[in-house]
Amino acid sequence: MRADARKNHDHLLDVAREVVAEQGADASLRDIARRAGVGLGTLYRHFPRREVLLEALLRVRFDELTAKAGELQGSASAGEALTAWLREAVAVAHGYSGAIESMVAAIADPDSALHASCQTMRAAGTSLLVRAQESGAARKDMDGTDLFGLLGALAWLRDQPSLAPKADHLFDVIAGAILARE
Amino acid sequence: MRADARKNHDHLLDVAREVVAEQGADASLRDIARRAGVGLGTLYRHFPRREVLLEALLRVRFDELTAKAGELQGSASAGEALTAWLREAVAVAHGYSGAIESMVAAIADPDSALHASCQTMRAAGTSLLVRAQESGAARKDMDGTDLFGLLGALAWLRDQPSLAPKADHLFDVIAGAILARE
DNA sequence: ACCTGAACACCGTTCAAGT
DNA sequence: ACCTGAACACCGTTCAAGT
Repeated sequence: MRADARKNHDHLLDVAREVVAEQGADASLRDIARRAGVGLGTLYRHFPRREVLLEALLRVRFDELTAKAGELQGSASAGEALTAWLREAVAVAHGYSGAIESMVAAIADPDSALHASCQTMRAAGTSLLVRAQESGAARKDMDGTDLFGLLGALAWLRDQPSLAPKADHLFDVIAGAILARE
Repeated sequence: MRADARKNHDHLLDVAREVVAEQGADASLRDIARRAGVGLGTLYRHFPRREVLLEALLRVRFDELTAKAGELQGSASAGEALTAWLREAVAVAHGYSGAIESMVAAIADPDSALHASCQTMRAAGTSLLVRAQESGAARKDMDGTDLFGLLGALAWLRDQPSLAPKADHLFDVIAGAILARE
């Protein structure tokens, strides 16, 4: 990549992260280009679809979540490890509100720019789920896709301003449902 | 209301229900007016904000849900009654996909056209929740707003095409979380 | 190679002009 | 009273013209 292109690319990502944090994942692309001081066509050259931009923004976070899952694998309680990771994943999604919808859609669409990233993330969660299931901490009638679905529901709840006072409690209720009943 | 106005009003509602069923709650208002064979200004005269139109569409369903809650009050198992009502409510919301977001927002916004309807619906759910709690069938650390939040999460899940194969199972997982642990 | 911005086809919303 | 559709300010997306 040419030096000026690289510079535009990186700057667009910085600005996009900022605007998406403010306005959500469906923020105006025109606005992003404007605030980056770049032509609209330049944004499209680097990120031909909105998903491609989102993927570039989320990849870093997904890598962090995968690393976190690795750490938690070694922790004492398999159940707590799963819950802690889920809490982290919800927080990440909330930093890009509305993105969870694209993520859930991408898991079943191999053509989506987000597909690979989301699969990686699901795999990270699955590893923690499986360990929790083997240790008897998590219910056994769930797979990684179910976990991803519940993550979606939790992230959606966290994105609703009117439910903010209830967000933590609702997290406990749903996350608690994954843990095995005696 | 003048006879011609009444006719436009009712016809707009019929067409809107159709278009919203096809395209979701964020369907194009222009499209609705066009398909109703009516000027765009006429739609706005009858339904000045999208929420007002949505409210008109949903009111009928909400009334049905309230009636259903009344019937279920008399059923044998308080836990099953709550679950059955929740299933019904999710199905209703799914008939207007995307509307659940406005509904959840409206519950905390007295200025919303949907506010009263959503409060009524929450009350219907609350009555079933309270009975289930009193009979020991439901966990006691939840109120009607929590139930409404879970309904939102369930409706959101049902609206995601990629999770369709998992929808019933995820409903059981989340709805099951409301029922009391032994 | 890469960038720009006009152009196109859409929105939601308002409002002067008509009947 | 009520209806109409042009007008305005926005979108996402494409692409000819520039450097």
